[in-house]
Order: sequence, then C-alpha cells, then structure tokens
Amino acid sequence: MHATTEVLTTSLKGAGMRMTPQRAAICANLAERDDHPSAAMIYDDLRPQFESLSLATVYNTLDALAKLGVINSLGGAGDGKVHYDADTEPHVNLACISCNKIVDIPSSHVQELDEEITSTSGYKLLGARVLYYGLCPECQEKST
Amino acid sequence: MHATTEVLTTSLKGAGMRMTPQRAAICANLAERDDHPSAAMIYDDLRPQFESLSLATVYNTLDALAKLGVINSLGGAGDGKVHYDADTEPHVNLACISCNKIVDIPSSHVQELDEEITSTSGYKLLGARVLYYGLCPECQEKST
DNA sequence: ATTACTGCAAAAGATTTGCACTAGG
DNA sequence: CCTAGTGCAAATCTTTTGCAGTAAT
Repeated sequence: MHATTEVLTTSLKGAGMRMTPQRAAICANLAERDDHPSAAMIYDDLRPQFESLSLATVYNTLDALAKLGVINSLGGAGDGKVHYDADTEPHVNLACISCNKIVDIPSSHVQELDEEITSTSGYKLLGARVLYYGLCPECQEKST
Repeated sequence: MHATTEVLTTSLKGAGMRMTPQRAAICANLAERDDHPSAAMIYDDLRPQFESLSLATVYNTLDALAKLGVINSLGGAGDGKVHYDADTEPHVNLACISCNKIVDIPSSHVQELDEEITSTSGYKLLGARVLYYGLCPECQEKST
C-alpha cells in the first residue's frame, strides 16, 4: 500500500520536524506518484509550480522520510541515482538494467521474509529493499 | 555459496574478455573475501602488491562481472558507495545504517522468492538484491 | 522571539571518459 | 599483428555542506 500525504507529513511532524510548504509538496508528490522517483525526478516535477525549490531540500526531506521508515530507499538501479519507493508494503521491485524501468511485483514470500527478519535479526528495521535486476521482455527483444 | 576465482575468470573469458593480471587479481580478491566490498575497498586491498592498478579498471571489471550475473551489486548501503557481493546464492543482506556493517542471513524464503520471480516475471534475471537496513543491536544500545 | 529550514553556490565524492601506450591472443 | 585493456587525469554527476536570510511554531 502506498503511503498517503497525511502519513508522510504526520511522520515528519512526529519526528519534531517543521512542516514547510516545500516538505508538504514533496510529501504530496511522493504520495501521488506510483513510480520510483529519484531526488532529481521529484525536483523536476515540483520546480515548475514551485518557483524556488532547492534540490538540497528534496534530498533533506527524502532522507528524513527514509530514516523514519515511511518510504524506502531502493539504492541505485543501474543509473547511479538513488530511487525511493513510497510503497513500504513488502513487495519485489524488478528493475531493467537496459531501460531502467522499475516495476512492482507482489509476492507472499516477501511478506514471510519480512516477518522472519523482523523476528529473528535483533535489528531495528527501518526499511527493506528487495530488488531484482535483469532485462525486461521488451529489452530482451531489442538486444536480439 | 561464494563464487570461486575460476568461476569469475571463466565467466569473463566466456564473455570474450581478455584475462589480464589486473582482472585475475580482482577476481581472486573477490573470491577470497567474504565481506561486501566496494570498488575502492578492492582497489585499496590490491594496490600495495599491485604497483600500478587503476581504480577505473576495478570499476570496469566489477561492472562486467555484475552484468554477467556472477556477482551481485547491492547498491549503496547508506554510505554512498556501491557494494558488491560475490555470493550469488539467494540470501538476505542486513545493513546497519549507523556502523555500515553488512551481514548475511540465509533464509529459505529468499530461495522461494527467487524461484517465483524467475518463473513468473518474464525478465531475464541477472542479479538480486535483498537488503534490509536498520540499526544493529550494538548501535541500538549506543543510541540509547 | 527562537531556532529550524531554505536556497544558493561551492565542495565533496564516486564513477566515467578520453587518450596514448601496453600487452593478450 | 591487432585490438582490447590499462593507467592516468580530467570530466561528470549525484549528493552534501556552509552560510545568511526567512519563516514555522
């Protein structure tokens, strides 16, 4: 399930952070899109309507949200940029290393995995990153 | 299971790449260490015995091996650097965002997950990255 | 009022690239 | 021989940082 704007903003406030228009906009953007944006993608998306938004602020906010565990960092997906996922429900991300598209795949196994790690690791879990990479069907054809 | 030097070098040759002393050394290093090195870590490790080794060559080789699927790229683990794992057996990597240590955890669920994705995705899989992040027990105490 | 947050620009790193030279096959 | 691979240094690009002004609470 996708985090809502409310969940995101509430989390930030709960952590003692101030709710600025910039942060609200970033949270809203994260909540409404269903892809796996990088900091720059969010910035580009918001900049037109948001006169002076700083990329630094986007990084700052994404970082905070990820540390709170309400969004996940997927790490670089072959393109060098760090991508984020506002869907923290256990699921698999499948990335194509050729076209760099990332798709979601629901799987009961991830659910089980999640529970296993949570209960046996002794770690205080903040996020998960289950990402498979390879060539998507389209790119396989192209390279034939 | 950990890839052996032979598996790594053979893969490179199989891909039509030449076997240079540099590449052989990198493969051997990957095979013998059981942590999750970044390019720089391998470079630092090899440099002393290997007079003039270029970091660019390390990147080049790691890239090739990852593309061949004989090692996995774990992506950045909170420290900005891309880490690699020569163990391509399905398992979970658990990273501490405070001390940046990465530990391996075997899990039957990952095995199942692997099979599921392989058989249903339509993707040609090259690697997997199952990484959980959080605070390890030690770091939890420290922050108390 | 306080003091965190922002934008900007500069800094810091990691990774990539261009090029002339070297060496594997 | 021939061409891929190498080292080096410069270039690129993402992410971080320092600072002074601005605004949330």
